[in-house]
Amino acid sequence: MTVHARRERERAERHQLIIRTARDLAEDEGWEAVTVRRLAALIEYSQPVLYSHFANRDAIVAAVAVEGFEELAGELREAPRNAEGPVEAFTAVVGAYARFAATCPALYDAMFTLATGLPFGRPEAPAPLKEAFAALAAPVAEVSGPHDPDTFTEVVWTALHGLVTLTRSGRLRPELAEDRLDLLIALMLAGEHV
Amino acid sequence: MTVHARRERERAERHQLIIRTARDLAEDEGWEAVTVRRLAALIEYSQPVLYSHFANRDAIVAAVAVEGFEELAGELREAPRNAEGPVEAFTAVVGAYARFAATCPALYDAMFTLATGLPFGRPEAPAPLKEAFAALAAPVAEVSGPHDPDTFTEVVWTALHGLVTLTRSGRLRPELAEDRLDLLIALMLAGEHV
DNA sequence: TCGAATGTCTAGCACTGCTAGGATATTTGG
DNA sequence: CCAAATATCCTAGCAGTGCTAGACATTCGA
Repeated sequence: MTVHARRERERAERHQLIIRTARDLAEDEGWEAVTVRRLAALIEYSQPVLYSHFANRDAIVAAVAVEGFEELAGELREAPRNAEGPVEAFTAVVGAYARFAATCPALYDAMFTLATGLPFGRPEAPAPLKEAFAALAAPVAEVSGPHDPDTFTEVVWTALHGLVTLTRSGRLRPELAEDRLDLLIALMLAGEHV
Repeated sequence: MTVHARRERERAERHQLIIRTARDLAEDEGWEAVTVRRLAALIEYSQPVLYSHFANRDAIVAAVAVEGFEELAGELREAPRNAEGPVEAFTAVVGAYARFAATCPALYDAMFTLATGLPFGRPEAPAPLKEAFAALAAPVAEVSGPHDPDTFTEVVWTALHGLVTLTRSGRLRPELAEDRLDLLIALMLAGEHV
């Protein structure tokens, strides 16, 4: 039986190796460089081995995305820890989100633009997905003021998403990224007193 | 000489036919279905003909995108025409933008996510691109209140962009799209009195 | 009428995601 | 300890992609 265990452990390690390799390669050269052949060469196995772990290429991207949601959930939970009051908590969590997107752009793309197959709102969504959204939603809803908390959370999230995606597209003045984030936070918080 | 003119006219017509075919196919089956072979079959010419009009596939997408910017500029200019006051003008132009994105999702993708090669802020940007942004910026800057108008415009645009993109991704409650847009508008306008 | 230029197509390259089938190694039963 | 059964892996290939060289008509200018 112990040999079975070793086999499964090695398999799990290789599984993670594939995910990590895909993520690193995407962050280095973009997702279009992440081909199955390239991945196979990097992990020093043949292509069919990859297909014994994942149904297809999209499943690899999705696995990277889920890992990204785990990390994002951790960052978002950590961010408002030392905050004093809901406004500070809100600012901290929004800043953490923006920092995450700026730090790992390819990972962010996998999570929010490439992995379109991932179920999001529905109950069968992977746990990290829900946790990340919950970690963002909690401090946001606190400052929703007179507005419906869920709608407010969705609007904040979408605005934040648009901000971080277009910031990296070279279509905005890059030196003013901080200003834009500050203004967005101010606008969202101003809604509290309406 | 008149034969030359006819030739060039036919060429221009075929040029437009390619763009229109690509756009229709993308709107029907998504951009991944828009292959050069498929386009060639639809316009009933061989593949090299396409490459005599466009340098590569991305150039076709970019041409569709530019056409999209022309239409968007028209819609955004038309929207605030009957508005009474800057608030109404702002609401109208933001609503027109959201309606445009919802009506032609594939076109919107070509403009803002696929055609990454299009220069945006720089002076060599195609005219329709500048015109569309200007048509959006003018009414937006009018309600920027105490904030820097350019930064405010960028924030409104990014927020709007995030709203329309995530609305179509199935990750938000679809029945509340109107509510989200209304709330976003309210929040942006509330910033005027801070 | 004849060479030249223009326009178009056939055929092919290198790449992609993906898979069937065979070869190889490993574990198991006698 | 050896052979059979099993699990593992790889070679080779398919169909499709973007893109292009070279052959083929067809039309044009002299």
